[in-house]
Amino acid sequence: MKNFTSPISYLKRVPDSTVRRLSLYLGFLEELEDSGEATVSSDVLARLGGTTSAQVRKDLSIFGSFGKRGLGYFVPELTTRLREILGLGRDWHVAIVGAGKIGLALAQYPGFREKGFHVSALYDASPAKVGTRLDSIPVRDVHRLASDAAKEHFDIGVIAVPADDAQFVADTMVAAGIKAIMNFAPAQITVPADVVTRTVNMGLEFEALSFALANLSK
Amino acid sequence: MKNFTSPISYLKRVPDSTVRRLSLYLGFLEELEDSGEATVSSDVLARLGGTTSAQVRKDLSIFGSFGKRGLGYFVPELTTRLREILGLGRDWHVAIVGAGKIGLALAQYPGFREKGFHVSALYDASPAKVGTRLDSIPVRDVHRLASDAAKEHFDIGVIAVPADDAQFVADTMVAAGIKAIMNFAPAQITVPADVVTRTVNMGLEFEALSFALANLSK
DNA sequence: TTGGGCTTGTGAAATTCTTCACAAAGGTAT
DNA sequence: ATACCTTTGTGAAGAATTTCACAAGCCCAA
Repeated sequence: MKNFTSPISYLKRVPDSTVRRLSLYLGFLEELEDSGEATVSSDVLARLGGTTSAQVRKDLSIFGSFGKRGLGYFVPELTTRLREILGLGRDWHVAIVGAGKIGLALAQYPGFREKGFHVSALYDASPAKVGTRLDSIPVRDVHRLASDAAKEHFDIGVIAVPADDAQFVADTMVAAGIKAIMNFAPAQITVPADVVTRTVNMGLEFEALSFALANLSK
Repeated sequence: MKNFTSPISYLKRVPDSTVRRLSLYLGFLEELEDSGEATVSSDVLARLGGTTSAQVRKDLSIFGSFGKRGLGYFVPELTTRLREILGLGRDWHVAIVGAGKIGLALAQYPGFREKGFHVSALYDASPAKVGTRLDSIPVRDVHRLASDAAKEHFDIGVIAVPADDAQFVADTMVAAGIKAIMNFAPAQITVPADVVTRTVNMGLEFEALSFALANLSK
């Protein structure tokens, strides 16, 4: 169940690149707020984010007009707006499957919780890990995921298992009613259309860097 | 038409999205090769990668024509070609700065080495970590990076430190002559134009997922 | 050797995303 | 109140990327 203070709806399709930039802008705005800046111009945000002021304004214009001509944007107001737009006005309950290095790193990363992503459960298939605890988060058997999900709601599932197990975990999450999956396994996963997924594949990133490096001089 | 052996040079600009897809295709080709498939069509690659056959053919056509009409692509040949294109025909020497969770996870990930990314050195600023070893890789003081780089060449630098230290580490890497940087810190870094960087920001990915989740029903 | 079934490679069209450029509007100083 | 400086919001133009659609090429069978 969603409980937004102000329900936002947009006419236009939102490019993924815009969402990523909004997320960046939000980071800068939080820094600016901490340092007591009252307003910020699209030009300053652009410089910080390595883009252009026109791009910043276009990005924001999809969602409304938040600035004052001649002045810029009020930092606290725009911060709030971006948090709303990105759905960060609330806590998300996250279930991580895979108590390996990535899973544990994520569960322990303080910035993750600060952003409202609350790791409520950690799952693994290995009997050696099941039953242990990590910072008060118990590691449970992955086969319990579906039954647990019936009792406590999970908004986001994180796949942090080897490639071969990724699709099985995805299927389990879908069966458990999870509608958003973050996949850290180096594998494509298939899910129904009403489930959103994002795959972060570090290998891919390194290969892209390799390509760039191999072609630097050309 | 076009038929070149190494060294490869292209007339067209290569979209980043194309590079990422080529990397994906390569993964599928390696699986197909293992399972003994002799040929593969653009349609099959498209299905595996969640794209269209026209997209697959366009992606490849930037670099040449590798297929046979009516037949498809020879799996071993295309695999080799993609490895060449992505610069994976050789080992890259990687220096990781930051012996925290991400740095260590990367240094220990077997798939990383298998792809030709050889972690030759690990650096950290913490006296408690400097001098320890990780799977035979010694953790050295980050201040030694520049002088080490003069002796042993590093192709890729990995930034795996907190956001506040990211720019300092980037500057150190640039001073050490490193031309490609993979940044895992949640911060923008600035480098000279002849240095390529990629930033992997997990927080950004989760916020994009949050946005998608918050807007699922709209 | 011919015909039929497949699949590539690629111009051209369509779509998506970014940049330009400027009217409109807010602020300040005089 | 006016002049001037600044910065937004946004149509329109431009650039980049994806999709369409089909001729050309390859294989196999008869």
